[in-house]
Amino acid sequence: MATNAQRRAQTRGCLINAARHLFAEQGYADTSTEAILSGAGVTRGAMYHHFRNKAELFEAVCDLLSREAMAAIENAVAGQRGSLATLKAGSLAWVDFMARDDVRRILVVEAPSVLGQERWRALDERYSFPLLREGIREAMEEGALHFSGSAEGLAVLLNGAMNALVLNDPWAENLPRLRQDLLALFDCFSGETP
Amino acid sequence: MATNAQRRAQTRGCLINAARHLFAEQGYADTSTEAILSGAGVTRGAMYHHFRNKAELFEAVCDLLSREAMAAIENAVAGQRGSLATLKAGSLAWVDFMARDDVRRILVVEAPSVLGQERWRALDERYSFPLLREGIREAMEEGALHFSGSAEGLAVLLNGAMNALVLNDPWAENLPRLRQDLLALFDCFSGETP
DNA sequence: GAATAAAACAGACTAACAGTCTGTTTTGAG
DNA sequence: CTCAAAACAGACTGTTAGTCTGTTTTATTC
Repeated sequence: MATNAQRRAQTRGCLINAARHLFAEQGYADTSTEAILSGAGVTRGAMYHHFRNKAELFEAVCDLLSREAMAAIENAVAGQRGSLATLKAGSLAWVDFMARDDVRRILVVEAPSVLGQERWRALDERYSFPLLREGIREAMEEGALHFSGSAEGLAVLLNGAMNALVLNDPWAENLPRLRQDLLALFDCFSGETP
Repeated sequence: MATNAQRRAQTRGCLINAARHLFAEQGYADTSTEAILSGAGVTRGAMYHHFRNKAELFEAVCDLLSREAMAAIENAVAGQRGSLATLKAGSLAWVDFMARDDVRRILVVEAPSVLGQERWRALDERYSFPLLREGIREAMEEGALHFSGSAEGLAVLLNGAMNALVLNDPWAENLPRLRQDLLALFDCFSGETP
């Protein structure tokens, strides 16, 4: 009645969706596989047919969230004119997305530890980081951004700065102020420091 | 034969030391309490007399490493003249310390997840972050640093940038280049952008 | 300096849980 | 229709964090 591809997508989707919500609310370590199983309406055998272990399911959740982040960024960037404005809009969209409680806990707080540094880096490299790096490279080439170091290096530093922004604001209480500070940081590279 | 304070310090010290090395090499999740116990030459009962759980022992390790970081920073800063030079020297010392394999894994990669965002923030607030914030505030007041946002916000952003620096360089292969990029970033605030 | 309290330690025990293993059902290919 | 492969079911196991009860060692009080 259903093709294998459909069955596969359905089961994986249910697991990823259930895991996503449980990981977001209780964290990785405090979420038992049994809770995921019953949340997804799937059996143990099925889960371990699709994922080698709990960490691999977590990575699938990270992949999904990263793709959602990309979509949010591309959406925010769509109507922008000029490389600097594009960079700023994309960065703010990234920050706003990562500041969401569920996303922050999974992608920012727990992912480095659960995936390990290397797999975490690979995840970043697969999604949002290239966008940031190319945005910076373009802006630098156009002369909209001045930095005496490398574009790659600046991308790393800015990426970390944005990460810290959401990490240091657990309940997003200072988000508006910190967003302003981030914009002020960008202005330092565009020669607008007062 | 020994005072209680001595016994206490001895046992806690052995546990923290053993845990530190095991956490650094195998990570928090893959280090069993039994391994720590036998590594420390201490029994289960003793461990749970001094620490509520495994995470609290991990936090004690974090505290120790943070104090070592402070010492490294204060040492590097000692001979510096001028608020900007002090800030740079302190920041580089922080980066170099955090780039150590053991420190990076424990304090940078795993701590946010194991301690949770709030306790992790509290740890930072207890140690190196005030140093950075006050260094920036001083430099701004002296006019050695120009930033249109708040000192607190800039401290958060720079802190994150430095974090990213060690996180994005798993084997410290690009550390020299990234250190240069960090210095270039500081120069953007001192009005030296070419 | 006994007696009593409190801190430090010892180690057996338990409940939870990630991952395995063997079998069954469902789909796909020839 | 047959055979192979993918998808699933669920009982089972080894490991392990944390608990619990009792013992030893140091501190305090009268």
